[in-house]
Amino acid sequence: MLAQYKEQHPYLLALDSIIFGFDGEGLNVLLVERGVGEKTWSLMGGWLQPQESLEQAAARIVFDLTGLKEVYLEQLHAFGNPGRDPIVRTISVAYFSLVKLADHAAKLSEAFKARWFSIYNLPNLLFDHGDMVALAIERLRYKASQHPIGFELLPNKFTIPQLKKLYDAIYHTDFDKRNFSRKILSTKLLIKLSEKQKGYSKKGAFYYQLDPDRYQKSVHSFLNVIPHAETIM
Amino acid sequence: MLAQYKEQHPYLLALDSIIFGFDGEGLNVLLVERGVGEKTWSLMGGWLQPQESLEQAAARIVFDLTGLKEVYLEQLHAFGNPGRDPIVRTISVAYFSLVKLADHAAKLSEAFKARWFSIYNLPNLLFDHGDMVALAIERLRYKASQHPIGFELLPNKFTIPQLKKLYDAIYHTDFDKRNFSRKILSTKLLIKLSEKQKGYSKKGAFYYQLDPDRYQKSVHSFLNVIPHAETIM
DNA sequence: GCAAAAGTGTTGGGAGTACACCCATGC
DNA sequence: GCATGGGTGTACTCCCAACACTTTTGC
Repeated sequence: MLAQYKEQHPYLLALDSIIFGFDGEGLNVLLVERGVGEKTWSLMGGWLQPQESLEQAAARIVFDLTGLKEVYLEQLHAFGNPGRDPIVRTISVAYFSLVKLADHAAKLSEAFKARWFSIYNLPNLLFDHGDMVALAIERLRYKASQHPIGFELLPNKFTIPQLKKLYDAIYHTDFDKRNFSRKILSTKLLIKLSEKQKGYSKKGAFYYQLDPDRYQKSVHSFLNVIPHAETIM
Repeated sequence: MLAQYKEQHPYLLALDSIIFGFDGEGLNVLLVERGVGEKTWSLMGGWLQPQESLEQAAARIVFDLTGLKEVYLEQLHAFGNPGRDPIVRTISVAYFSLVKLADHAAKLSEAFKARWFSIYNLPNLLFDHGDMVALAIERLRYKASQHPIGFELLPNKFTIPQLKKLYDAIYHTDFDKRNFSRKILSTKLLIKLSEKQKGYSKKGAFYYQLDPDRYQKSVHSFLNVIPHAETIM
């Protein structure tokens, strides 16, 4: 090893995952219980292992808690203030993840005491995890307005009213269902199925699914496009 | 220290800064020469010191090379693939920075062999620094379309044609000057000065400067707003 | 007086928003 | 037959994009 490297201080490197799930009504984050006496909650976290990439480590952490693989995962931010972990200085790279809660809610690992919390009613969190969640919500809102990532939170088959409820939850508002429907369908990303949802409403809403081809191609544009050169001004 | 911490591998933590500068014609990044025999270029980087935050470290690195303080600085991404640094595993947190090149071009530290390169004509770069620059350009484009950060690259006094050239360079296109001018002025962020630029064109263009109050308030909205709940759909 | 860049106005199309009524079904 | 949620259409506004001529001044 070169001398230049030897002189440097190493740091512990952690990953923390903000895991979002939608239960049909509200948008939730998955937290785990920490400590014994006083109830403290924290994000699911873990340490970087020597042979894995940051993203692999973040995916492993989500898998350990939820049993889910191939979830949506995106790096959020690296947090490294001295003193953020009072015991030893630790750099944490936070990732946020979107999981299809409805499909897999039952699979939460029992080794961790985990609970879903509404993003609008969070407990006090460990260290700077509150900042992480706040930043993740901001990023999710921004991202969902530009890219079709909302679908990562829904089952493969979903109805337009379900999708609207999801966006209502993300943005904490109540979109106009006529405009919402028109705008979503104008993306041509959805395929209408002949099957109707049963049991929830009397009339029943048609199921839709993503058009896989168009979905792949639309990663960079959805509702509001990241402006192309020609359209910025 | 708790046993849980002791068992973990520590890693070296570096910071790399993508420093953008605008010379009046093109958008450039500042690179430093590496190695002796073969010419290799890299981003300006450094190691995290025990007492500083990630952002402080990134600011220090920009200062060491350019002598500039209080430049625009934003975290880009953490890069941590095993093998990205073949000598020893290093996690690098990349920041991008915008500097007012015209005001301070002469102050580059001579301790580092540094050169400005057009973002459209970059040399091969060390490690994954090419990925970092590519991501930084993408982020700059996105960010500049939504927030008034372009001004960080210009002197305090600038003309509308200068500003248009900057945006032309960022997006590698040629905006319509009538639409550009109207859109920029509609933000009400600029104050027209009575002074005209001399020497460049015969007619001379009026100088403008940022309205500091309005600029502060506009950090979250500029050309295209990050959609508010009511306007997304 | 001419070359070079600065500065400005109009118009058409598309997207967004607001808004209200009918439909299908289970009970 | 009625209550509940599903589904659709229209009109207005505003923003954006396209486009060309006049102005100023140094030479």
